[in-house]
Amino acid sequence: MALAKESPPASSKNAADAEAAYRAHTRLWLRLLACTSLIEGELRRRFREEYDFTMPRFDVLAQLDREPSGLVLGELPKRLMVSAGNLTPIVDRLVEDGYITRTPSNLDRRVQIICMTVEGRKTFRRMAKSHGAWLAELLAEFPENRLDGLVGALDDVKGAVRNALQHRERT
Amino acid sequence: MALAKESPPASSKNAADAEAAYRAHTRLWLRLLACTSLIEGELRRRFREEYDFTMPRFDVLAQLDREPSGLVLGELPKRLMVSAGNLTPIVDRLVEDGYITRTPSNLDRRVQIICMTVEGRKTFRRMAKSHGAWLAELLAEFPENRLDGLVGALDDVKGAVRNALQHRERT
DNA sequence: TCAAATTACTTTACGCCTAAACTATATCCT
DNA sequence: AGGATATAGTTTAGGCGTAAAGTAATTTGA
Repeated sequence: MALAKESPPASSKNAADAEAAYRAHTRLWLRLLACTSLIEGELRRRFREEYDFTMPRFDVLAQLDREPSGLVLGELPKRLMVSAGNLTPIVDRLVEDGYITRTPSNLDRRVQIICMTVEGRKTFRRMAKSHGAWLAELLAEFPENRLDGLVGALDDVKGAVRNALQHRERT
Repeated sequence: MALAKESPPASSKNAADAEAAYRAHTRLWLRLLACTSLIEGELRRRFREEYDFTMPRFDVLAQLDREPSGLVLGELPKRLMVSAGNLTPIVDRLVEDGYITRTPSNLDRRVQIICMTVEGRKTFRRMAKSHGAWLAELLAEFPENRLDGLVGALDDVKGAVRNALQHRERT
């Protein structure tokens, strides 16, 4: 918290400079938010209309798709960056609907292994294909040769934020 | 929906090309989502811890800050890109807490004008300053001279998606 | 003029999300 | 061994988000 306020540059226009920097960073944040919510809203709508599904449910299946032997439940909150409590009812419903199974581990009865069913995998693959096509359609107008550059910049943003958070955590 | 599937390029490797394009677009989407949720989570945490406030409430005040004469309630869903029903309880609570006022219009009794109170404005300004500083802190490691380029790219993404949505709407 | 359509907003039902408290199991340590 | 601590997961309370149905005021138009 103290960082931004208490390490002013040598310039004499500290306040103005800080204001300008704030505005630039805020602008970036607003653009990020606008792009994400625009795309997210449309993906949400299509998942609902075409598959009667939600994105969080899809995200869980996506994590399981590459783990044929299943996944420890505790891995999901980390990978999906959501809270553990949030996942309980989502996983519950995926089990009810027959897309995944949930089995207690024999070695540690606190731990549960979740695993995609054959039916779940089939459904997921179908949705994943649509998901890719929807994104390609929505982003079609953005020149393909700029995609990698943008992804790289976003990776750098992500790294910068992560570092800032870690730094803060150690304090 | 048909677009991505039924307008293949002249190349002979249609399926593979499409898959590769899907992956590139999906990668961009995942990065966008990661950056946004990383920053959003941290901003949410700080709003709660330092001001016992939430981002949606802050967003409403931000819209009102530049409208000294108040705003028609119906403008908010458009500007904030959220549903009208969602705003009702948020506005209710901001009124209860004394940050804004809500007055029925004399000309059209369906319409309500909302307006920030003096107290609301004071609180908002304080929070807005922190908000800017938080973002500057989180993004500090990202080189400033790349900010504008990234913002420009995101503007192009936004425009591309908007066009794709309009295009779809007319269909 | 007055019934039909439109507009502004609210309500309802339901899912996602968090933080914080809780349960059950496992591990650590004396 | 057996109490303190840690870990895996669930539950609870409460805010945000949507879609769809409902209410009240206004406008349209035959």
